[in-house]
Amino acid sequence: MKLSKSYFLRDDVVALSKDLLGKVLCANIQNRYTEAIIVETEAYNGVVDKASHAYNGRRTARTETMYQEGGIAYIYLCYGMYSLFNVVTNKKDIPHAILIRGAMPLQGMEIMLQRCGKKTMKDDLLIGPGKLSKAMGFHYSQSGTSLLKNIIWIEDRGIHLKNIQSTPRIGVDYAKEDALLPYRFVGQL
DNA sequence: CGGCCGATCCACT
DNA sequence: GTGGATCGGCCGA
Repeated sequence: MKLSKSYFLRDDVVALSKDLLGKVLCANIQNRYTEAIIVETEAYNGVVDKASHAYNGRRTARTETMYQEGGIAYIYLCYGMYSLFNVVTNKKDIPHAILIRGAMPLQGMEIMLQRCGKKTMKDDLLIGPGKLSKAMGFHYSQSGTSLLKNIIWIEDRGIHLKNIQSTPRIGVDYAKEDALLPYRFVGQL
């Protein structure tokens, strides 16, 4: 049920990105439990992908996390105020990552609403990578957290999404021709 | 060290 | 549709 180490070690990050649709993202952060069904992802294909922070083999203190063995979280600060959550995949030294861009709340709605400062639940509360992290309680200081323990993990409950589409990725115009690759996946419950 | 900029979001018009 | 918020990471001097 919980995705295992071998799942994250697979080498086709694009296929894996699509496969994560319908999986359940679970988090137990500051003793508060939340769950959400993944409905939007983006693959970042390592050193050959101009949109990746690891493009051309770039290694910095921040991106070192992506070079570790798959099965951990890469969470970084974007635009000075949003923590974006990624799943690191593949073997050590192959810096593949999958950005989780959107999810549908499943458990812990009250906690999510409180974290987001909202009164009423709407379907788009966790649509958008910054919003998802805010609702789930992810923070860039947690980058490197193992997805095989009981803090942040992903479960397969046999949920299959409908109308799965692939499109170019969002917000990566700087990646020139790689910005056109169909590495974003979205589906519906 | 200084300056530029970003895998975003929301409140406005 | 558009611009501002906001600040760590990165690079060049």
